[in-house]
Amino acid sequence: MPEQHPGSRPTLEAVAARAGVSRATASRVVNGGDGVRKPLVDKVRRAVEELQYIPNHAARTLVTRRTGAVAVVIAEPEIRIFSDPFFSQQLRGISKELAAHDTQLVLLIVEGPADFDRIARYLSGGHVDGALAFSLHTDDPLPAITRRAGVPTVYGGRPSWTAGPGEQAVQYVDADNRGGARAAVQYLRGLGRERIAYIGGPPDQTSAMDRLDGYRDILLETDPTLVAEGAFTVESGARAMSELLERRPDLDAVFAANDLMASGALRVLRERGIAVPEQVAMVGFDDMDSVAEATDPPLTTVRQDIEGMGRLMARLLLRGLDRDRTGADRPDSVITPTTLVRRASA
Amino acid sequence: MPEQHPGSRPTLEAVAARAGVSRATASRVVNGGDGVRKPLVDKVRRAVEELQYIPNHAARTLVTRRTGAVAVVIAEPEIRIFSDPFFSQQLRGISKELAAHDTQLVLLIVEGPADFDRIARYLSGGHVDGALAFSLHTDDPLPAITRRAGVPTVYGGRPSWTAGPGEQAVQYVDADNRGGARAAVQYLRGLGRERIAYIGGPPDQTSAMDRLDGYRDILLETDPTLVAEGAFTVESGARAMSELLERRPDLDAVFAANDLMASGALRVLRERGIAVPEQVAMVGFDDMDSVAEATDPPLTTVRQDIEGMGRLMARLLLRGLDRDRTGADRPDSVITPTTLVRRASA
DNA sequence: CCGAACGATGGGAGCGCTCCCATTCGCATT
DNA sequence: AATGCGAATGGGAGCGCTCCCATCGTTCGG
Repeated sequence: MPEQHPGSRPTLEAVAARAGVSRATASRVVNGGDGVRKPLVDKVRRAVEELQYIPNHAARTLVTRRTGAVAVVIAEPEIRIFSDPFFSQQLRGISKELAAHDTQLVLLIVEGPADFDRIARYLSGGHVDGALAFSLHTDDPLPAITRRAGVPTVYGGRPSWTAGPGEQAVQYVDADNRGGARAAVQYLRGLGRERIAYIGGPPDQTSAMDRLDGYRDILLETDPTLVAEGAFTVESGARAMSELLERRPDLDAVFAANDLMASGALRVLRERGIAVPEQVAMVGFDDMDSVAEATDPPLTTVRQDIEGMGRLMARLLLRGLDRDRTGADRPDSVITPTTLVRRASA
Repeated sequence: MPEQHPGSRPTLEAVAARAGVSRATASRVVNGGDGVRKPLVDKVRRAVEELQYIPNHAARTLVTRRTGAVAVVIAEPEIRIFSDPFFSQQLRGISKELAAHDTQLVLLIVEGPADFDRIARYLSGGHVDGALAFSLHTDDPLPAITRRAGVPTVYGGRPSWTAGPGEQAVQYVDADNRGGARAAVQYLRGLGRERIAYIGGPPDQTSAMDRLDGYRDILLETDPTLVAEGAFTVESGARAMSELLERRPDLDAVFAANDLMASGALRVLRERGIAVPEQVAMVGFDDMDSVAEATDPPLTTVRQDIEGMGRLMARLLLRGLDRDRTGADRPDSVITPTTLVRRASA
């Protein structure tokens, strides 16, 4: 195969000449070949093959106004982002789905408030056809940015705001946080536990709130001394566990709003010589393989299909873009199911 | 601020008209304003502001042949990729550096051998100015692809092959794996340990081999019964530890080639009631915050600045692209230093 | 056997930008 | 005030592609 000399890539013109057809016909063949007679299609295909023709993306974008790329915006001020595999897994699902539709993934990582300017400029610049975003706090400027830029966006996780009147409904993909939490607490109750504590996530994240709601769904009159707030990190889980033990040394079960906090809590219990699950049963949330299986004892937890959620986000966005073109309605948001995975901690 | 009606974005032409100058002059101002007199510069700037002008990227790319984007290729057959924060951190460093140079990050995740075709097509398509890649195995097809596509590439981690005669030297950024390993083993020896075992990584990764070399540098006549092979995962670390204990119940220290394996090994030691660090001291490698601080006891380990390595990779690539344009030589590869972080496990 | 109707093909404009080159301008010099 | 020169500016071509529309060739019904 010949080395590509920079700047010498063959053009459609060259392909057309070689195949003995017009540029227009060559273009038709390259784009699917509808309405071109078989022998010509073959000739053009052969020419493409021989010349190693690859369409110039910039030229195509210039006229079609479609970029074939989607931005993935990861905006999260905390360092947490990347020490927890959550985003990575979702990203992977997204990547798979986009690749299957020949769409590129442009990654935008927001490192600080000043970065939003950069992101806004980029999204407004028409570099991408749509965007995928995560983990929004109530006052996140991103939704305003994408709306103003006119970039269709699908969110990962239920946003904390709802669309204003007349605005297109916000599209998102989320796990059934509330249902999963309910299942976890119900399971602990089924085990005969009576003083079930809850280690929650930051109240400005809807996933944390939804899980708390699920907890309350089962424990109708929730005892506030059994509820502690964490920040979805190992450390914060440990701290919350210490607090809880101080307030309620009699607790016999803990439901933590994610695996990382559960692992921190387990560490504290171990340090104090409290047997898990004999004295205190523990259930987490997420089922991150690198965490849930590695704890001591291995963690019973609520599994959500993170990669699947990523894939779904991409699918939703792509389908929406398609429908925009055909004039149909954008598809609805999706809630994916969760399942309880039994291991040794409860 | 006016909502952007799709397809109605102002063009340079409009800016020029509004400022009362030619398109050429407007273009000059937008691209830095060299050689344009101050009053005109101001007029154009104002017009840009008023019209909310954002240059059309596709049109610019079409003529300049520069995309302002860089591909990050993550090719790793194992599932491991995303359950270990290594890539994520490096990605973050890359992202920061690229953002600082207004360069976009296109993420290409290779999911299987069939994917290489897709990647090859993409890279050959002139969608990006350069590429960053990781974690190459000896028979990885990627180097051949990037070379054929004429895409300048910087690797993360020392590649296992070297450039052929007449070829441009391979550029990479790597931590001082060998030096770090040396420091770890030396430290264990300083602690008075005499039977220091080694849990290594897969032999087809240069980082694993370099660390083994460092181990051997200190323990000149290495006892093969003290060396076990893992796969950089928690599970494999646990397995290797079991093996070692069976072969050498008398070992008094372990150096694991990464933190994940060290954490698996610690688990096994704990299960067997072997005190760490009293009976067996443990040192890891990487200093991943989500792992090294969370183990029991917290892990003494060799720190490498992963994010910094990512940043360096991007810088190296961008500088190389720049030099290609000016005709200068591409910069050399870089080895970044490692440091030993003392915690409780040794 | 001829004309209408339809499907296949080609010509050409134009997407928004950069950059070459010709032109014009400002200014210093004589 | 005329001349020259370099710097500033504008005109225009062209990057590679798609898509509109005119043209051409076919096929079918009458």
